[in-house]
Amino acid sequence: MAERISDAEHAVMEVLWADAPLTANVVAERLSGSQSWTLPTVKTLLSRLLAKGALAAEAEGRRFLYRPLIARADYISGESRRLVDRLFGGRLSPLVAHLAEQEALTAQDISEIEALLRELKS
Amino acid sequence: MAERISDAEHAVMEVLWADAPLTANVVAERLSGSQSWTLPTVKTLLSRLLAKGALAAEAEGRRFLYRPLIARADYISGESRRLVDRLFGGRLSPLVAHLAEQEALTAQDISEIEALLRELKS
DNA sequence: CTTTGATGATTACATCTGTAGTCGAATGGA
DNA sequence: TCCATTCGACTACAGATGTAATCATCAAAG
Repeated sequence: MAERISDAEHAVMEVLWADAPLTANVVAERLSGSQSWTLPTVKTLLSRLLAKGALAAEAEGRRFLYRPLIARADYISGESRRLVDRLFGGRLSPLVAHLAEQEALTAQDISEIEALLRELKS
Repeated sequence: MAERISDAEHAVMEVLWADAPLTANVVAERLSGSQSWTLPTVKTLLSRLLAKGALAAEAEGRRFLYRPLIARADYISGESRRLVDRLFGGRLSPLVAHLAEQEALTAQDISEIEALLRELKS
């Protein structure tokens, strides 16, 4: 069962979704831009993700190479669905409506989405 | 500062957004459909929400009447934004694109969103 | 007036999460 | 060959969270 991935763990996943496999060190390096975590912290997160079955580790000599076991698209789907279910009764349009009301949509967003929808119908 | 509302707390908020003010008992009753929480549990959640400033309580004789202090729309905005920021770099169109790929959009969703966007442009 | 039931407050406790230190083993360089 | 460095494993710990029991008190019923 895919246990939930926490926010901190998600940051680690993003690094590995962008490029894998990587060693713990490299993951920590890549994270140093956005987070100020020490190496031990990153290693803890990697271990937890391993325990949750979100990552696989393959020994490369002395260290491990980590790679994602779950696809980013699946994670994103799960999270999106969770939010839409929880807040909008499972319907997407209220989300769009809501963000629109908050003026969170740029003209470019609107065009892009319209284009997407046009494609969907064809 | 609006501290984060947990999932369990959110369920309580939904009850009070639907109808307020209510006593702890009534809140627990309304929740009994979706959750199987004991009355003490619901009271704990109410206390925490009170401590977080998400609710106000006004004494009515022996008990309290709870009412939301934060608007549902604000909560929804915060959560939506958090998700879109975290997973889609703050852009809505990738979310729509993603859901589209997953075929998570019904024909009705599409029509509704198109209508919304048309209105936004006018 | 006294007992009982309702009510909020306090306390409890396991798990998860964020963040990190410590330790033993392996390894590469001197 | 021996030591310093590097790793992963294990341990730590406070705060949040889910879930609930207990306690003191007040009010209603008898």
